[in-house]
Amino acid sequence: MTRHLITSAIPYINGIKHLGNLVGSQLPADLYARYLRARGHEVLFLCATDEHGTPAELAATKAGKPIEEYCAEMHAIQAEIAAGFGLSFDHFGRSSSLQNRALTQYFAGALADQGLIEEVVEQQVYSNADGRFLPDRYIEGTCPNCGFESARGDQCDNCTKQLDPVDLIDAHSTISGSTDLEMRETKHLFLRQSQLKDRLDDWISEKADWPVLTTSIARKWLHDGDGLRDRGITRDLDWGVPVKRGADDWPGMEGKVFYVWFDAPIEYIACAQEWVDAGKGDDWVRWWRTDQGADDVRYTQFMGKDNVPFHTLSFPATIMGSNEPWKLVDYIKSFNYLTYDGGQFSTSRGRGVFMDQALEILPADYWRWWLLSHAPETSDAEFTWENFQTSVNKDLADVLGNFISRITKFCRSKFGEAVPSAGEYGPAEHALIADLATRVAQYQIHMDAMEVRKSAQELRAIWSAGNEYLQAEAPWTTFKTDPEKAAVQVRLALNLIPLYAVLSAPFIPTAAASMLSAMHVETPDWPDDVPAALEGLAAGHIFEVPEVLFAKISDEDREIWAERFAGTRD
RNA sequence: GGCGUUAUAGCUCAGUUGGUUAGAGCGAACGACUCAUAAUCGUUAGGUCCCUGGUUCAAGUCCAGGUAACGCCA
Repeated sequence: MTRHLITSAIPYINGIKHLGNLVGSQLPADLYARYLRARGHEVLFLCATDEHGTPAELAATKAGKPIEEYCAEMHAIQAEIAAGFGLSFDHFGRSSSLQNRALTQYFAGALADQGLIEEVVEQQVYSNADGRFLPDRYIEGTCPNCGFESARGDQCDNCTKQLDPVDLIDAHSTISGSTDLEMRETKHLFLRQSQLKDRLDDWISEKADWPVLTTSIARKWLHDGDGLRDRGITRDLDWGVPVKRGADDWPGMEGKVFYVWFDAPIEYIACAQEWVDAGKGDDWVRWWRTDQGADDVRYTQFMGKDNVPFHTLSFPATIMGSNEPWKLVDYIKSFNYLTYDGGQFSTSRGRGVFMDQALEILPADYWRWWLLSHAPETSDAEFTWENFQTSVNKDLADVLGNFISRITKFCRSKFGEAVPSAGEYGPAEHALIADLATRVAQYQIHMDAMEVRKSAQELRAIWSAGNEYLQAEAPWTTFKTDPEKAAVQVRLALNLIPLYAVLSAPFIPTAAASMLSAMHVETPDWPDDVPAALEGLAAGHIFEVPEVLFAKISDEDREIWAERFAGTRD
C-alpha cells in the first residue's frame, strides 16, 4: 500500500484562527488523513505553528511577554483547539524548534554550495525609536503624489503610485509612531529563484491533474513581468533562525535571521524529525528522502490560495536548488476563501467565528460537517447562520441522527435492545445492499480525488438510503402481520449504523464513535465488501439506544450567535 | 492599474475530452407514512446557463470583446 505524507499549511502563531483558515487547510487535510488511515494506508499527517517574524514579535510585545514564552503559550493554545476539532495530526510541531533551526541552516548551506545564494547590500529603513529595521508594511506617511495620508512604504493605496519609503512626507513607524527614521545599509542573502525558473516551469507543467487554482497562481508568478524574481531570505531581526551556512558561521551575516517564508516550509520536514524525537515514530527519513525509502510516498499538501506561491515555487525552489533527493510534493489541494455573511472574516474587528468560539457554542462535528460540505473548492464560499442552521439540522439531525434514533427505538419497543434473529433477506434487502455498494464505491472515488463537497454529498445520500428503505418497507406495518419479516428489516437497518459510522468518521469522528459505542462494536474495517460489512451485527447482538446525536439549532440560538459574531463595523 | 478566479433554478452548488429532453440538495406546493429529534419518504412546479459576436453539423462547455462580483499584487 502506498504511504501517504500529508501536510496542512502551518498557521501563524499570533492568535487564534477563524473558520476560514480552518476549512482552507487543516480540516480537509484531516479529512483526507482519516480517510486514508481508515482505508488501511500508512499515513504521516503533520502540521505546526509558524512562529517567526515581525508580527509575532509585535504580538508578544503587546502581550507584555518574552517572545519565546508568548510563542510557547500560543502554540499550546492552538494545539488544544486543534485537538478540540479532532484534527488528527501525528505531530503538531513548531517552526522555532531546534530541528527546524538546524535544517533551515543546512538548506541555506546546500543552496549556497550550489551557487544559488547571492549576497546583496541594500538600503533599508531603520527606526531608531523602535531599534529595528522596518518592513515596508510598518512604514506610513503622506503620499507625495496625491496627498493621501496613510500611504505605505512601498505603494500608495490611494493613487497606486509605487513609492520608496524615502519619498513619503512625514514618514513614520506604525509600530511606535516615531518619525526618527533613517536609511541604513544592510546586507542580505537572496535565493536566486530566477535560476530555477525553467525547472520549476517544467515541473508545474507536468501537473496536469492539479486544481486550476493551484497551477494558475503558480504560472502567474512564473510568467508575469520578468518572471520569477530572486528573493531575500534574511531579515534584520532577533526572533528567527540565526543565519548560518550549515553548521558554520556566515561572515557578514552575524545577528541576522532567516526570513520567515524561508524557514516555515522547511518545518514540514523538521516536523517529521520532531515527531521522531517526541518518541512517536522511529524513522523520518523514509518519508522525506527519495534515496532512503520515500520513493513510494505520495505527498499531498493542503492550503488556502494565499499560500500557493510558497508551495508551488518557493519551497520547491529550496528543495530543487539543494540538488539533493528530498521529496517534492505530488499533489497540492488548494482552497478559496470562506467569507462571513457577505464580507471577510476580520480578526481586528472581531467579525466572524473563530475556532475557540466555535467550540464554545457547538461540538466540533457540527462545524466539521458544515465546513467540509461547503468547502470553498471551486470558488469562494459564504458562511451564513441561516445556511449553517438549515444544513446542520437537516443533514445531521434529521437525516442521520433521526435515522439512528428511529431504528434503535423501534427495535427496542418491538424486539428489545438486541438484534432480532428471525428471517432472511429478501429482494428489497438485496436491492438496498447493492445500492449501498454502488454508493460506497462512488464515495471512495470522490474521497480519493479529494473532492470534498462531492464526497459529503454522496455520504448524505448514503445516510438517506437508510430512511428510504425504512419508509418503503415500513417495519412498523409489517410487524403487525409478519413479525419475522419485520425482524429482517430491523436487523438490516441496525447493521447500517456501524457502516455509517465507519464511512462518516472522517467527517464527524465524534458522532461516529458514539454510534459505534452505542452499538457495542469496535471500529470495524473499511467496508471494502459492503454485503459482508452489513453482516457485522449478528442476531442477538446487544446494543443500546444512543443519546440524541445531534440536537437541532433553534432559531433563537441562531439569532443570538448572528448578533454576537457580527463584530464592530466601521 | 496589472493579474487571477467566478457568473447555471428563489438559495447553495454539480455539469468530465463540445453531442439527445441542463442536474442535486435546500426552500415551495401537493401527497404518503406515523417507527422516529414536529423527524421521514414520494410527486410536482421552477432555468434567456451574465451580455454580444464568432468557430462548428452541434456551444452551458471552445474563441474574441464587454459587464459584474470577489481576491491577489511579494
